[in-house]
Amino acid sequence: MNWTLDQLLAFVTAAELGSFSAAARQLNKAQSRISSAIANLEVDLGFELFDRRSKFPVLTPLGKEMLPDAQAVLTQCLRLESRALTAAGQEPISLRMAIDEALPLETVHRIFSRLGDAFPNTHLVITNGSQDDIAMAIAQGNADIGLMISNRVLPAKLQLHPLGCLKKVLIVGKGHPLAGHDHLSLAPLQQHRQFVLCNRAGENREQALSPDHWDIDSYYLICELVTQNQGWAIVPEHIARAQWFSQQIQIVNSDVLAEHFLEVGIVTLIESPQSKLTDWIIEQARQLMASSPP
Amino acid sequence: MNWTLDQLLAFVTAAELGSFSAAARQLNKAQSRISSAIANLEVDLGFELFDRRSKFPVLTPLGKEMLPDAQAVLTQCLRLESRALTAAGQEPISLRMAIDEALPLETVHRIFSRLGDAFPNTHLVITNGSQDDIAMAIAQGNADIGLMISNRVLPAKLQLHPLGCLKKVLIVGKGHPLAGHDHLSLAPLQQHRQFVLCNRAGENREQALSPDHWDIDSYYLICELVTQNQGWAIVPEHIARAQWFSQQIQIVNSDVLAEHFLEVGIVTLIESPQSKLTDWIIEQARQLMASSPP
DNA sequence: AGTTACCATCCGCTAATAGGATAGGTTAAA
DNA sequence: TTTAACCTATCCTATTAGCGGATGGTAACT
Repeated sequence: MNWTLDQLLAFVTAAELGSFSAAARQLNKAQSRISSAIANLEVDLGFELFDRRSKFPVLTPLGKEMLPDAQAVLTQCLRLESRALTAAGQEPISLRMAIDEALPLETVHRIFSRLGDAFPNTHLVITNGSQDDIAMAIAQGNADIGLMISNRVLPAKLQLHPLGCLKKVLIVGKGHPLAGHDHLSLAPLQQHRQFVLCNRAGENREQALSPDHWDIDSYYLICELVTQNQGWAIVPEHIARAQWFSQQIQIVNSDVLAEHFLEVGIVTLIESPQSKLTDWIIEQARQLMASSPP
Repeated sequence: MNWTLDQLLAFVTAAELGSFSAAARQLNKAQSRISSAIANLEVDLGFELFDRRSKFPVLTPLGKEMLPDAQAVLTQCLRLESRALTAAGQEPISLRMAIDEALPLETVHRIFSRLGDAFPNTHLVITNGSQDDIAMAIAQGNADIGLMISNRVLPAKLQLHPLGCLKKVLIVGKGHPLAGHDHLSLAPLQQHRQFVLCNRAGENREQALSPDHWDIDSYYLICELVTQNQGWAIVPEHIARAQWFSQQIQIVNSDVLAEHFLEVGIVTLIESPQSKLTDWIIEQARQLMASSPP
């Protein structure tokens, strides 16, 4: 491996422009430089890259083969330089995000793709978790930024940037005794089993309304059990409407739902430096939360 | 972009060995070279890669971030060099294969993965086709090597390397009047519609046995029609046993099948130079054909 | 045929790169 | 605490390779 990046750049530019002189002009070098650079590269590689018999050089078959490889090297170099530039400007170059799996997938994915477009140099590490996994990941330094359904009690080290609210709905399975009603009051609900969200430690996160209640740490598992007519539950609307469940469960109005909203927010460490990246993500997430819910 | 490959190599080696001196020894360079190479690289990038406060240099957080990028550049360089070496040794560096889609998928895929392992530098272009698409692709120079079910009449420019045979079976749909028999002779078969393979031009490739026959250019479409009890056909066994059809069709013994085998082979241009690569593929394909059929 | 633009090559000049020697610092064992 | 070993940074000089400019031969176009 005796060739240099300049030689590769000369090769690629000349191949793309179809002319050594044009490449020299574009790269602000003497024409002789391009010529000898490519000649040296050819010596190193052991075969000709261009057929120079006519006025304009034309790639040999092997030259055609090697061109993508050379371009790949240069592309990697550009990426390295670009990341270095970002890093030198004090901007974070990698970001670890912790995402609550109960959030609407579509919104989350849209944040990712916008992030990738706006910060192509940033290396993203994504962790999924449920419940206070998210806050814990931030607090313990395992993630830089968390997107979560906000807990009333947040550890002191954490800062919450509220984004908006998710509507909650009351659901029962289509074969459940409570099914078929337009509206349910507290009394009948209390005669059946409720599924209530809890955290990993088994502590209730939400107020149970029925004396007979099971505590489960995942909305998805709760919905599973509701489809099997094991009880009723209050869950975020987008989960109830997910295609996996929507055929088998029924959404019911109820006065017990009054003012039942879930607050969604972004958490960071209070001491963490405010970077453009974090600000950007908070702003994008606000926009998406404001626009996407029906 | 002012840094060189040597600098990147010094950086990566030093990071991996944890010592500038060790890197110098491994690279057969003076220690001062490694030191200044990394120092220059740091100036170019705009930040420190190593923390040199203690005896052994240790990567800074940003250094850790940039290491994979630098390694990626060097890996691409190694690949370029490796391919160049192959090419300089007169070995082909890319291969266009045309595959008959009627061949057993599993065998074909196994050839691909063995090829990738044995010739990591070779760029593979795979084309699928049916019937004499394969021979045509080779003859017209659109592919280098073809894996096909051999036609009796092969264009003169092509060379056939026989691999082995595929067994053919006679199939009928489970709801067809001919179903339920263990064995069928010619007479009853001639009273029902047969599906016979043809090529794109609509010319028969196989002898039709029934006066009422349709010509179809795909074994898969033939099987589809057999499952709909539209007629009977003679097809390669592995296709009849494919999971899509096997529940709905019946394989029947018949004396009309005597000596009915399909020859599978590899075709190349006669004038094409015999390379290690082609020889290797032919050998591997022979082994797989010999071992895989039940 | 004349003109233009292209590529290869030769030629000085400059700047970067090579390794060696040295100085200063850190670590771990005596 | 002292010492020995090993590490990195820096300075130094010789060599090398990279640079632009000039020249000449050749292909394409007018």
